[in-house]
Amino acid sequence: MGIADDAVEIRARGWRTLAALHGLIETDLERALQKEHQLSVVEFTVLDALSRQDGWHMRMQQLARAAALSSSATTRLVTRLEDRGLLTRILCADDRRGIYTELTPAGRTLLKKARPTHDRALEDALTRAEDIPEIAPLAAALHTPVAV
Amino acid sequence: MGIADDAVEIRARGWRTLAALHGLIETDLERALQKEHQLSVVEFTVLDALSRQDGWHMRMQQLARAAALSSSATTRLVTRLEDRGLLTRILCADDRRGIYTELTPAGRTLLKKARPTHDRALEDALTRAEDIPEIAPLAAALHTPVAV
DNA sequence: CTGCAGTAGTTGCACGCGCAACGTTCTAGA
DNA sequence: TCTAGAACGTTGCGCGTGCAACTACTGCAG
Repeated sequence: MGIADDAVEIRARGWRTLAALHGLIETDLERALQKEHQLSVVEFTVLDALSRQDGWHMRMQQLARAAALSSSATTRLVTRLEDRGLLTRILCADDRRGIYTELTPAGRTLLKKARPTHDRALEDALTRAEDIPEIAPLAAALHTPVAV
Repeated sequence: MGIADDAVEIRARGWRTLAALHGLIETDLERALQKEHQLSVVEFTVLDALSRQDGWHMRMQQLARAAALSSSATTRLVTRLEDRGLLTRILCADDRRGIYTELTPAGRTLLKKARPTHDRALEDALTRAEDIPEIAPLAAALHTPVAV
């Protein structure tokens, strides 16, 4: 039974490492993006996801999955960004239940300005993480991924 | 400049992968622990961290770091668990600013019952994650870590 | 064409979170 | 000794989140 127990313990340890690194990075990104562009991490994630679908719209559900959010949270998030003029809702004609979202020029502009902030903060966070023994290996793997 | 840009993009992709996997696992754990033991993931994390310090107390700050939480959130989390009788606050004599926390027998019992739920949910989540192309490699790495 | 299960998105609600301000206690310098 | 500054934990506050219930629409079975 030792082997099975080991596997369980290895997974648990891996999960703790993952969670720790995630928390560290998210906190840093949050502070940097909030301070310089009044954006939260999820907000940036959504804008970024939309920009990477360039030319194509995204439905609320896809957005929800991309941001790892519930649909209700997604609704309010989109509303928030729409109120700031960063994206627009577009009713889709063929399926009148569905709603597309699309970046506005203002959204594109803000994203363009925010991306350097994001990248720098990410870099810094990873560097910082490499000084913490328990999460250093994973952080290093993110810097130069072996398989992605 | 292509090389630097690549590095940035690789990091960003790695972070998205990490965040996606983290979200997936956390959601699953949350549901399982909540349903079967009325515990949130952070609550479990705290109990688990305390149990792994067996025999030793933990200060609020250490707890905060272990759970990737702010100190205010930690205060309320500990209060919540204390009200449920799962742990106790202990004033420490040598530094009267500090407060130790310790598992109660009830806390130990609950943790013992909750751990299998946690481990099973984690296993399931990882298995599920291996079917999602973009996060499969990382999920597989957690199953059998190369370097941890 | 009618009814009904399933899907998309929105809203009410309770709750946990981070930030900032605060009281208390320790520590170091004059 | 006394005082300024830092560290620890707590509390007020606003806000974003998930869940459950709801409306609107689709598509399939009869």
